[in-house]
Amino acid sequence: MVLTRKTPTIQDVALRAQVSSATVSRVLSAPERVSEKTRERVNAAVRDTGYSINQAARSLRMKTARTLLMVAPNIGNPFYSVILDAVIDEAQKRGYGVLVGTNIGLDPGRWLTDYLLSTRADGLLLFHGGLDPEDLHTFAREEGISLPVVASYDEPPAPLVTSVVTDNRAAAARAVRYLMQLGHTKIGHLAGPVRNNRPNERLLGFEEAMTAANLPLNPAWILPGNYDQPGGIAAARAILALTERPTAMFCGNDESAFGFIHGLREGGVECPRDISVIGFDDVGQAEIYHPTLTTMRQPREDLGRVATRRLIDIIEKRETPTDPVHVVLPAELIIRESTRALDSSGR
Amino acid sequence: MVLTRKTPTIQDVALRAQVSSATVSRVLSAPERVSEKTRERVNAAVRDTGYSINQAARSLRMKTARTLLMVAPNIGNPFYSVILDAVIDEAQKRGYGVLVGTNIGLDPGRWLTDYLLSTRADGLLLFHGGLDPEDLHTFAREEGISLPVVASYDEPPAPLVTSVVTDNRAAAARAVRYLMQLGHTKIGHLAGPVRNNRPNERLLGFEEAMTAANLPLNPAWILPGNYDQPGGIAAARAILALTERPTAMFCGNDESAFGFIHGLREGGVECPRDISVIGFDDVGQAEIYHPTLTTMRQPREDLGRVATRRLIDIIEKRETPTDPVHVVLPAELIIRESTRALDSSGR
DNA sequence: TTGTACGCGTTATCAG
DNA sequence: CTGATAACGCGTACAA
Repeated sequence: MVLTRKTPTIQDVALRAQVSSATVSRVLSAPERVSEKTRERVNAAVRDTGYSINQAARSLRMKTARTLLMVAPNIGNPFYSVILDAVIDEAQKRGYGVLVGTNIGLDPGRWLTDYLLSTRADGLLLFHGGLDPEDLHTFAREEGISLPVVASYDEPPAPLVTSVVTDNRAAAARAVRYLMQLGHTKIGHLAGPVRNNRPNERLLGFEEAMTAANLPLNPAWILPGNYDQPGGIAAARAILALTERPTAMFCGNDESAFGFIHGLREGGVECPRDISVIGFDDVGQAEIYHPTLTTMRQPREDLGRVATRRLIDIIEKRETPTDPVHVVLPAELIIRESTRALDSSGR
Repeated sequence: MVLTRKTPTIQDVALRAQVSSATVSRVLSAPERVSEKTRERVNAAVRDTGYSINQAARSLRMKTARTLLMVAPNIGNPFYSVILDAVIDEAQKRGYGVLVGTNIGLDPGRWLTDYLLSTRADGLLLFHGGLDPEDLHTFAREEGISLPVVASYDEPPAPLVTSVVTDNRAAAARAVRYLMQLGHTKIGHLAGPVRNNRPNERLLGFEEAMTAANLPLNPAWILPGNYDQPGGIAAARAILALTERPTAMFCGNDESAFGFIHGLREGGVECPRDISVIGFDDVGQAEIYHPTLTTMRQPREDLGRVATRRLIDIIEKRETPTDPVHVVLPAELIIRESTRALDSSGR
């Protein structure tokens, strides 16, 4: 741009208001420490000059960026995007910006360095199950640096890291029990990915509920998935190839459930007529899919908001990161069309 | 955190490598200007100290943040989240971070100030149709500041602003012509929102195609929408209340098409049996919805990548913002189940 | 090829 | 209540 004018600094404002730059700074950050008269003069000068604070200078001086880094495996998944929306909104309310990163599970040290240690972000919102927060913590400890982080995903929370999660295991068990209530005994599970070498919590909940009800776990009905549509379709094909099929399926999340139902339909098997399906998350599509999807609703917006608030509290030392808090939010069973009661004939 | 150690600076590295801080700086930004021997010594020192650059100091000095601001109306919409994914990836490749903002259409001046003028972001990726880029430009001009911005959405591109868009009007007309090819003449449209007082391009394309084919525009079949599911459901109810209904509907985007189909079904009207529906975007769900959705595919990932590249080019002065480029990407007709040919009886 | 020294725009400390 | 001044950590003339 041609007529680029030097953007006004705090000095320019000070000059115009006939005060020192220190006073301007005070008006901006602690107005009560300045007399009413000068305060007004300064504010007028701010308006006149069109002054706006230089974040870089401020960050350099304060050693804080007023920015959060959110990391999620795949923003393209509607599950995360709603969370991101909430995070942005909540962060903005407290004067923080939100930087977003994906696919950075490869070299944690490197991007952690790039963002957190470089005064680009003050804290980390970890929605990425592929990254072990404990590792991060040990890494940070070795480096001797502070690392405010809040984790939120479906693995069991690492004890050392503040976390905000839904009780995945309990919710999964609840989903399975609902299928049982409908009379199903031949129940399968489309599992999510295994991360950090820890068992998937929803799978554990599934097994727990089945065992508690003395129902057999048929290995052929427990299929690996990746929380995505293709995984659901593949699982459907596997089920279609079986001579003995489950009458109900608990899918690890909604995306995979949609894929699963679609895959079944391609093979002439209808949901819920032939197989009942229950999902997990309650994304927007669940309500208008055909059939509408029975699912365990995760309070996604709350997840995002609470995690953001806690992280900012940690950053601003309102909360001590050495004594991590683990917030558990409840999931809710949402009954729709994709599940039906087994009639007496066992069909 | 307790044992917080001072993070190493360029000085610490210099000390250890027995060179001056200037040399370290050079090794980092222009390695070829340093002799091989010292370069190696410095690199070793960087590793040893665990040094990482302080972005704040760098930004202050360079007057650049190496950060992009992406603004979209609603990240929760899967359409945008895929774009965001591409933007992040592309930006990262060129060493830029991505800050995300939403709901900031309220006071453009204010947040523009907060982000762009405060060295938080170097440029603006505008996916928000509710914001007029021309206004932004005039605002920036009045302020006498440079404002690198690339716009991308479904309104006609503002001449002064570099833009990357799909040819919405042509694509809309193509969609409508496809319905005609199937024998439909009673065609309705579920429109998107009107923004910046400019007519919606997809609506124009619809009207264009209808007029060109000498087909009547029935006002009762042209319904207002908002590119979302509830709008689609409401439109379906309106159509259901009619005695004479269209045999085909062109929906402004996929989200609203899903809602529309769902709403019809609730009223006992089936797609495509009773009404054919074509959408716009080709979001992930389109492929597994029931019925799978015929739609105009927008190259979302390309949209994000190209826009990002152009913006960075502008920022780095490889491209002049005073002579804006308008990139138009083609949309592709994806034929699936939600549209069917009208049989001879006219049903 | 390398070193010295200054300034980017803030905030915090210390006097007054 | 206000002003002078010293950092914060980096890049870059300019000099050697």
